[in-house]
Amino acid sequence: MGEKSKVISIDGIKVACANCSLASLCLPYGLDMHDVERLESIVKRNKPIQRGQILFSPGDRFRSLYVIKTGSVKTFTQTPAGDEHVIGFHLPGELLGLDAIQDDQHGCFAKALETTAVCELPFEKLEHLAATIPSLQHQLLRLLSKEVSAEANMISLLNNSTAEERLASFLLSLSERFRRRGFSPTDFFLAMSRQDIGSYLGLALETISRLFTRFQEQGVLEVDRKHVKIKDLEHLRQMLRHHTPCHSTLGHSS
Amino acid sequence: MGEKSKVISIDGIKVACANCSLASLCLPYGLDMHDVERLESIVKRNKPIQRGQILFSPGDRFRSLYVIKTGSVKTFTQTPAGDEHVIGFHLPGELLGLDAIQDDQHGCFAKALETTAVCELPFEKLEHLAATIPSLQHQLLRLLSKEVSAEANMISLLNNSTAEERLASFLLSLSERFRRRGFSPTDFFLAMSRQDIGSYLGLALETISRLFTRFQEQGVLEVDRKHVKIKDLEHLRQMLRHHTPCHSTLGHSS
DNA sequence: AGCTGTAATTGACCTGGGTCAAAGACGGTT
DNA sequence: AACCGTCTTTGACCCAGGTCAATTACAGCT
Repeated sequence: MGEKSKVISIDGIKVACANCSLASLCLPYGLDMHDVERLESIVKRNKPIQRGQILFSPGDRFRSLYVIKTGSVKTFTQTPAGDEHVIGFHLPGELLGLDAIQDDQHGCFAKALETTAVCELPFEKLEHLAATIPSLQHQLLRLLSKEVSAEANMISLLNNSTAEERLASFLLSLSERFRRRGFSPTDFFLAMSRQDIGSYLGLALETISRLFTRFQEQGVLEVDRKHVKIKDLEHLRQMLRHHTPCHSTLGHSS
Repeated sequence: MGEKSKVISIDGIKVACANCSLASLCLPYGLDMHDVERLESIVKRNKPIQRGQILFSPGDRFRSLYVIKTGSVKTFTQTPAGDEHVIGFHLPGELLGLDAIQDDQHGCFAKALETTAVCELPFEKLEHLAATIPSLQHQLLRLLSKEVSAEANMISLLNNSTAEERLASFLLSLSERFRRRGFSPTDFFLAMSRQDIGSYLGLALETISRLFTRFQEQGVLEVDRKHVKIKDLEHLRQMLRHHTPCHSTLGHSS
C-alpha cells in the first residue's frame, strides 16, 4: 500500500458500502445508489478486533448482525466440559448472527481467527429500513435462505460422506469463497487450526492431519503448516462426484 | 367430532388463519386481528394431497412457501444413483420451502408421508405484505432464523453424537413438537420408515431398528411397528445431557 | 540463540456402526 | 385365506476413523 504520504489522503477515501469491494456479496447487492446510502447511514464501523477476541457469546442480547470486512471469524459452542464445537468459519462479505434473530439472543461464540474488521448492522434499524426498501427486505430474506441452504448442504455432507470427501468439500468451499473475493482460489492460508477444521467437519484432528499428508502424497495439495496450495483442483472435485445430491454448493452466506 | 348434522353448520366455520389452532406456531403469530385477515387473504388452501404425492421437486420454480396444516411431509434429495437423502420431516404448523428463496428454485423434493393438508403462501404477495406489516416481516425473519438455528443444532448433533444420542434426540424432538400441537408427547405414530429415520440421522436403517429394540429392552420405549410409546422421558433426556452445547433444542421451524 | 508452550504429525490399537444376508411380519389385493 | 411386495428385525463380519501416546516443529519470549 506504500508508505504514509501526503500525496493521497487516505482520510479522503470514504469508508462506505458504495466503495466496498464486497458489496456484491453483502447486503447492498441489488440496491440502487440511493438505497445503499440509506443502508450505509446505519452501519457502524468499529475498530478492528484482534486474533482471539470475542465478538459475541451465547446469551448475549442480540442487537446487531455483523459482516466481516477483512479477516475471519469462527463461530462455536462450548460444552459444560469445556470443549468447543465449531459451527462455521466466516470470511469477508459473510454475515454473522443470523441464528440470533429467532430468540433475541446469541446462541454461540464468535471469535476472531486473526485481526478482523467487521461492519455492525443494528438489527432494529435494519428491519425498519427493510420495510421501506423492498429490495433490501428481499436481499435480507435471500441471505437468510442462503444460510439455510448452506447448512442443509453441510448436513448432507455430514450424513453421507467419508472423511476424505468432507475435507475435499471443505477445501473446495474455501477455494470458491476466496475466488469470489478476488483472492487466489488455489493458494491460501488457513486461519484456523487442524483442531478447528476437525471439529467443524465432525472428524478428529488426527484425521485431518493424516488426510493433508495423503492429499499431498497424491499430488493434490501442497501443504506447509497453514499454507495450502491446491495442485489438482479437478482431482479434488472428483472426490465428491460420487453421492452428490444432484445440485449443491457448500459454504456459508456470501 | 360427531356425525354430520344440521345442528352445527360445518360450512359456517370459516377455514381461516384466525380460527386455526396452529396460528401460534405459524406466521400469524404476533399479528393483530386486522393483519391476520390481510395475511389470510393471500393464503391458498388447496385440496389435501395423498401419501406419496410430491409437493415440489428440485429445479421447480419457487413460487410459494407452504405450511403443513395436517399430516406430515418429508423433504429429501436424490443422488444420480437414485438413493434418497432425507433432509427433514415437517409437522403441522411448520414452514416448508425456506431454502428456495435464495435462488428462486427448490433444491429438494417434498413428499407427503400421509394424507396431508397444506396452506400455500404465494411468496411475492407475502413479501409485499411483509413490507407493510412490520410484525409480519419480523415473524418471517424469525422463522427463517429459527430454521437456521434448528439446522445448526442438527449439525452439532451429527458432529458430536453417537447413534443412541441421535435417536434419543430425534424422539425428544418429535415428542416436543407433538406436545406443542396438542397431541400426546409420549404416545404417537411415526409417519416415516426406519429407512427415512436412518437417512435423516446419518445412520443405517439396521442401526435404527437395533436401537428401538434396545430402548425397549431398557424400558425406555414401547415400540410396535410405527407406534411409539415413551415410557421414560427422563431417561431419554439423560442420554443427551453429556456433550450438549449448553443451550439447544432440536427440531424444525415451529 | 536458547527456552517454552502450543500445534501438528505419525504410529498402534480398538470399537461403533456399516454392510451383507437371511428370516420374519405386516397390509393390501383378489 | 392364501399370495405378494415392502418393511423390519436379527445375526455375523469388517473397516473407517476415533483414541491414546510419543515425537517433532514451530512461534513467541527474553
